[in-house]
Amino acid sequence: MKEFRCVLTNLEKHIQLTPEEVNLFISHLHHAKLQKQETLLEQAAFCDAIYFVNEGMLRAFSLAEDGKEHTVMFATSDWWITDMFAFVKEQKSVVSIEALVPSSVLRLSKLDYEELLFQIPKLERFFRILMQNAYIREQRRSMENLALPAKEKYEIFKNRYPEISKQLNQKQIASYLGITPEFLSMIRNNS
Amino acid sequence: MKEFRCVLTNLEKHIQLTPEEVNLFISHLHHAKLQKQETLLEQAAFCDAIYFVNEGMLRAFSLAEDGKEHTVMFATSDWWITDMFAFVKEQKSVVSIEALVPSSVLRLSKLDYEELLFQIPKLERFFRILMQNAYIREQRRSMENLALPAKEKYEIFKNRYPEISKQLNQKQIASYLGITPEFLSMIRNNS
DNA sequence: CCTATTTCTTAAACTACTTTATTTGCCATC
DNA sequence: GATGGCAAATAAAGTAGTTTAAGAAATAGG
Repeated sequence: MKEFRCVLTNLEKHIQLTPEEVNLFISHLHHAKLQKQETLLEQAAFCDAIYFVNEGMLRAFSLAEDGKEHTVMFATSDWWITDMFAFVKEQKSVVSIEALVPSSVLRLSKLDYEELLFQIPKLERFFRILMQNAYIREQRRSMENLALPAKEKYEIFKNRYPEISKQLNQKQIASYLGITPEFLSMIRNNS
Repeated sequence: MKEFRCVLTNLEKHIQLTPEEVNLFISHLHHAKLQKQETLLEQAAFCDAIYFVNEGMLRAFSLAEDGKEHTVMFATSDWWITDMFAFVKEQKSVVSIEALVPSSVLRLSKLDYEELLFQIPKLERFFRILMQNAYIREQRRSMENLALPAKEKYEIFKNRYPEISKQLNQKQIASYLGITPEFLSMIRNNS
């Protein structure tokens, strides 16, 4: 039961479930542990689940043809992560998701997800709010990418995700900001 | 009734409403016409509504301190538009929304939006899917911003929104791609 | 504790894109 | 048919960020 406490608190931020609904919900979750560097989802594979992070830290990134990695998102405890495009449209994933540190996640398959939405309509509200917040975050990121120079993007990132940024190395941060690790090094040492 | 046909078709893409629900829903919508260049939402004002575009074309953009405009999104017939951050969090808007051509929109106030979600729980599903698609779009845009040079971003934009891009001038497209109009001119004339 | 491997730093040459300025074309209107 | 005003084109000079390469520092593994 202990491994579900965190996800239930997460749900309770937005909706109230009855004890029966709670049981139904968690009966569809499958616990998985990941070692450092282990891959949860492989780029170009079908993505048939969404994951809740209990513990640890994950990174979603796409590997381009030129060999460059672009980090789409990081997820730490209490975050949901998947390749939303692939999950929703049942397409091949455009990202890989890997554990940056030993991690523990709860897996909710697409089938179970849809069944749960059907059986517990309140979950529509929950995921509506989740998607809404994700949209707001991504839109802000797009805007900042267009409007701001690298140094400011870096400062914002550090302030917005202090605990995450402390655990990341330079290459990982650079791949999120869209700059080279060399240039990030310059930014860091010039200020 | 004619002005509601388009939004009802939009709803029907994802949910089925009863005739009573349809009446309730449209009773909360307020029709508004906009002239070319007219502003629907002013940056730094509170944003207390979401808009469905019946006809025309709108643009959401933020004006930075250095005088530069950054276009967040365009919306044409059959799209929903607002400053989602300001709408959801009840904050001051970070964008202005203006009509690029004479336009007609349906306004749904935040209060009515929340009341409708309460009275017609099926709408949670509708907006969940709307937010989900918006999230997917923005995430893809973020990734492309990081990974691709200006020329490719331009080609993708033209292909993804052919009818929109044809109606825009160079400055408007450039402000969406995050480049200067001069550089876009170069891209266009070098190929 | 030593070595191997990865991560970070630094710097010089390079490129994509910006800035500034001038010119050209394009309609709208009197 | 001239005139004003805005959108687009062009080009030269400047800048933010990349590339490449080499060395220093940190970390991990045996």
